[in-house]
Amino acid sequence: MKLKIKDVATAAGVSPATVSKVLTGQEVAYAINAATAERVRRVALELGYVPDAAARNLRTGRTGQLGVVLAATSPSEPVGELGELNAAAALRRTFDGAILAGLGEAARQHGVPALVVYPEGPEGEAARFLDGRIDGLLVSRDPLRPHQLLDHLDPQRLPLVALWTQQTPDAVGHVDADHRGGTRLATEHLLRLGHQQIVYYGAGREGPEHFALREQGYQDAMRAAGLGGGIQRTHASGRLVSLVEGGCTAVVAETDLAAAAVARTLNVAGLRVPQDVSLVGFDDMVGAEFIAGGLTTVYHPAAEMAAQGVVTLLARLAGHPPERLLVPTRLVVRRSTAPR
Amino acid sequence: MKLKIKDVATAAGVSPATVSKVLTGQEVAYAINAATAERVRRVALELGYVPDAAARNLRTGRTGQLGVVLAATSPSEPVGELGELNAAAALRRTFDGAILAGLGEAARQHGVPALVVYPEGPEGEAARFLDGRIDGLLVSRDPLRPHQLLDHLDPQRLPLVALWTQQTPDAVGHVDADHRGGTRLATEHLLRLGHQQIVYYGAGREGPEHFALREQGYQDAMRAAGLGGGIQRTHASGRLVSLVEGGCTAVVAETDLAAAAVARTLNVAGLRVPQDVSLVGFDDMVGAEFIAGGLTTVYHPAAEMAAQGVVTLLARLAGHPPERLLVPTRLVVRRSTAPR
DNA sequence: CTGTTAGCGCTTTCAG
DNA sequence: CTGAAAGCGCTAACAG
Repeated sequence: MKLKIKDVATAAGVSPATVSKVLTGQEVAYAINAATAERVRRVALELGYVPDAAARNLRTGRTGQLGVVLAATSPSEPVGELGELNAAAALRRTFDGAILAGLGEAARQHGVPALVVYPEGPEGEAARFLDGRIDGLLVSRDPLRPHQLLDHLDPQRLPLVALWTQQTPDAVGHVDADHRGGTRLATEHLLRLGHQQIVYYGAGREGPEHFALREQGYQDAMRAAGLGGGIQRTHASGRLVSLVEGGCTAVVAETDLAAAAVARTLNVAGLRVPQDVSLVGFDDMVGAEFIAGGLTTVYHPAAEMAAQGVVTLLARLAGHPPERLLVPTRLVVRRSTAPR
Repeated sequence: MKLKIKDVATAAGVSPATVSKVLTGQEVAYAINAATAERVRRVALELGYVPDAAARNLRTGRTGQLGVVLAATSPSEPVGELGELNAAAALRRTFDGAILAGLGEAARQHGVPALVVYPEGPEGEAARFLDGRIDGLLVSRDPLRPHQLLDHLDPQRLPLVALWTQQTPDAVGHVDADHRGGTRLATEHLLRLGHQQIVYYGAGREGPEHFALREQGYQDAMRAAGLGGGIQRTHASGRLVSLVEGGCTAVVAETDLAAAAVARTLNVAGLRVPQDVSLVGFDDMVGAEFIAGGLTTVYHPAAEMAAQGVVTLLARLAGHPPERLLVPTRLVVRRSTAPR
């Protein structure tokens, strides 16, 4: 049967309490005798003793586990529908994968036993199920649609850190990628290449939080270059083509997927990337290498962001005030941009 | 403070034992009085009582949680290196994301409270940390490299189901995509289009398990079509070009990434897809739409596979014998294949 | 420095 | 059909 702390105690000739003290390795007022501690550790290792998590959790009131709520990917949004361009859902899974990779790795490095993952579901459900299972929660919201999970959780009872958003209540920290800085980088790159008439392709302010930020980054760069008057945005292919015919030589797209659409539109209109138009995307999604012969884009640091999320949450658990962090992006230059 | 079962009991005018019986909703020899049960449920809901997971786990010896070990994505393999084609790591994360999405959704549907995720680490580490935290474990191995985690776990003590492999010990069930059937579908599609000289591009039998299976599927289709003598494989670009010049009109690539490499090679040699050569990939990765103008490929059902993994593991927990399942793939026809 | 004791919150016999 | 009592395995006070 499974070993109990008492078995180890007997084998080592000490009391269960001593074993506990040695194994938890905590700071005690009066330390444990080094020889005793060593003996206990050796015996525990030899016997292969592993403390029972449930008992420990019950006693201490903590679990040493962190929770993550991932944005739901509903089954009604299949990935890779026959012949159809619906990479958006797949893309979200890519980010989920990167986020999990980042979270998991960081958790391990920081000695957190495990991550409890819960897919977003009916409001409050996650809160109820996770209650008592975790010490703190990371909420990875889907930037493409709002959700109210944060409203259903009490940050006083359960320390919270939100990922992938910059809009959180005071008691909730957050970690997001620096979307605004990213498009700024992209636009500056085009400016450096001599482009002046640069159009932003995207939903912009009318879109979700991140898209609004991305457009602002473009505007920041344009204004800083004294081209504030030339700020243009469209999400209509027809308009884009006429803008290019009217002298625009570069496009900043709000996502790689949008960039792919732009590339296709330009191609149909007989315009070549990058000879006629330079094109920059955002996300550096899997497959960006294949868009427009190799898309220059902004790397979205999902894994890094997630790792920061763990750090931030652990700091929160240690009593530090909520932090608000932006993880820097970086430009990935490929072949879709060229000097004017 | 947090509510205890006793508080509910007092409020409902019954004993804690009764509350427990009602709330766990188990089959008891003599049922609970319907009115009492109803009253207890109502009170519990009104008060917002949630049973303490740790206490319950300790008492029952089960946790209601399933674990998942994900293949490690080491930090030394950054995604999206500057300008470099290293989509492989990113691709794995895509699959991780799909797997998590599938697992999470299935777990929720089956009423499993949560998934505990642990990244693959030093041997035995996962086993030690997960001990006592979960009722069963899904091991998602990285098909690209062997690992010994399965050897460090005792399927008798912890029910195990492996994902993404078809080679597991007797006591361990597994769920994998039908790689062999997938390339068979792809090859049959080319045969139907009139192609006869079809070459397989990949590492094949010399590669990992899945790649060997994929090549076999190609061979199956060729043999079934009476073209067993024309079976050809290469992983060398130069050789591929000369094969095409020698009359080969179609290529089955072992992955979408490989297909992208093929497309590039053919392009450089002045050959067009699909006019000169038809090309089929495997995985339907994010971005496959952009390879060779829209890659015809085999959809890799990662999410479906993961969902099956949960079902299989739950069956295992219910006492059923280990299952071995293959989840069917399906062909996604785009624009990289054409009649001969 | 080490051992004894009590009890975390729940479920489950076993009596009533 | 319901309640009383015991105890899951561990840790934290408090004695020694």
